Amino acid sequence: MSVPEQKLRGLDSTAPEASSDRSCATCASFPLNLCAVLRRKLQAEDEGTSPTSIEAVAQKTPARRTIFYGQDRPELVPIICDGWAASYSALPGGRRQILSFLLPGDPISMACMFQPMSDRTVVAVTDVTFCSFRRSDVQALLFKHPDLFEIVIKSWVEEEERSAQLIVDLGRRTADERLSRLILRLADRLARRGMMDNQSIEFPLRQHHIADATGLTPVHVSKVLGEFQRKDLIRLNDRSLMIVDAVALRRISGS
Amino acid sequence: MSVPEQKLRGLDSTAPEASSDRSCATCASFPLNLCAVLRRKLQAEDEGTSPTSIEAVAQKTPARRTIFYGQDRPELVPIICDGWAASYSALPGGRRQILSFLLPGDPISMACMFQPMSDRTVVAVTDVTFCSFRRSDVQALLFKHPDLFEIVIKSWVEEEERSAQLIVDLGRRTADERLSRLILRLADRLARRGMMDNQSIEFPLRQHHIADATGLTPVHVSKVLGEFQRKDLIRLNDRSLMIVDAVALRRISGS
DNA sequence: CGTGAGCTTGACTTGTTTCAACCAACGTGG
DNA sequence: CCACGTTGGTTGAAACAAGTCAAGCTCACG
Repeated sequence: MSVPEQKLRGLDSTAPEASSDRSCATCASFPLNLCAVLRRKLQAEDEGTSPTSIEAVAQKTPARRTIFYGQDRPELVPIICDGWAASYSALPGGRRQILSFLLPGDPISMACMFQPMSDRTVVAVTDVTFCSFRRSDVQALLFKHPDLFEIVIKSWVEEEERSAQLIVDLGRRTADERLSRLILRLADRLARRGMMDNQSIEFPLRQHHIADATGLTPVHVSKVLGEFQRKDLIRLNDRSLMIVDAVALRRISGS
Repeated sequence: MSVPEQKLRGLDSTAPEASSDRSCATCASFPLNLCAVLRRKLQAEDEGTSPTSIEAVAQKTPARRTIFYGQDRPELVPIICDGWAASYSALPGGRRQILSFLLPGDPISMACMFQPMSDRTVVAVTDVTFCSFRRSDVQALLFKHPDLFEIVIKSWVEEEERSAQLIVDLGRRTADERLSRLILRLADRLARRGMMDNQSIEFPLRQHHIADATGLTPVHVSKVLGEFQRKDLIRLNDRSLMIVDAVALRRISGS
């Protein structure tokens, strides 16, 4: 990412206004572009009233690095500005379950704005840039701006809806159903962000991510995904995925 | 609407006034006794200001009856006053996944206070009495009383935590783990409501409920539960469950 | 008395995991 | 520039957890 990225990095206070817009360029089209919205409001705040107390720290991390660790820094609310991340819960024995994939514009979780998260880790799937807001700042902002508040609540409900879907998938659906649904849902989320070029999306997930999200093993994921490609339902190469036969895929997914 | 309780009680009009306290007696000890709290606030409201516009309808339903149906009555926020219920999502082919069991004091879902629920059904496990508030009333109340609001948000986060736990269970845990966890978690929730007598709780769930909550088949549930009893970890008879060996159970549950 | 809902048990089947070997791509350092 | 470890993906054989099918039982209820 070109641009005075260094400035955004952490605490250095010289950050020019242009750079902030830049770093959120990807998520700008997303209806809930929280990072940008919060930033804007925070800046307005700063000009009008008391000088600071409010700050947003932006950072970059390479792929595979942990962004956010359970109880570590409980006062922060990170939001993904660019790249993909995965939020998971780890179990004894190395098992792990991915609770959700985070796309540009997504906060680590909506609930996180109201209370620290327990027992959750967020790892970067691709290189990621994210901003961390202070929870107290975010909350103050929310209570002052009802419109913003409403948006947040609505997104929270949506997030919860996705998580209910996941429960159903894991509890009652076969591997084929789970995988087709995962693909369709990701494609949908990306499409809504304008990140889909005629049925084709960036797809940085490794098979072990997919396995951990669907409650399967990487081996089985490989087999099913192989099958999908042999049937020419999807095409998958070079970190990009194309949905060839959406109808069939949707049929497999069980509506 | 100051308290002609028969009105609240729904259909049978002979219910004496004591009955309202009675019906919420079970949940009175629960920190978030929303039904009672809302009622109290609503009543206060009524006295001070305009006469009505606010009302809470209470109803009884027998076991196995559907309490709340997807898009049906989207403006209502039902809260369980007495008995157990199950909130599930149904799939083609008769499969279903229970998302949560609702105990006395629980609203159908926290998110429901802010937005209608899609695609969810609530069925009575035991005979149930519940009150339905109007969402608009609830919201008005919440925004007027920050303390109440805070409680609701906190409960919402808790609910989400439970649902994350369920995802992990369904995605990454074995049948034994899932069942022991279900038992322990229910016991915990009941204990917090003061509904546990030395390791022993009312346990109205049928095995098919348990199956639908854990993503297993009733047959398999029977086998595992049978095994648990043979090992004398739990005792299960006459609609009540006693945890005999909590330590072993917790060990099986995988921490 | 009959009917239906619920539970148990056993034999068999199946979807998924486990294990293992192997290959390709990539970055790093000698 | 090559050797090498790491990470990711594929494939096949064998093992296993859970599902399916089926029969028989109890119990409550009208």
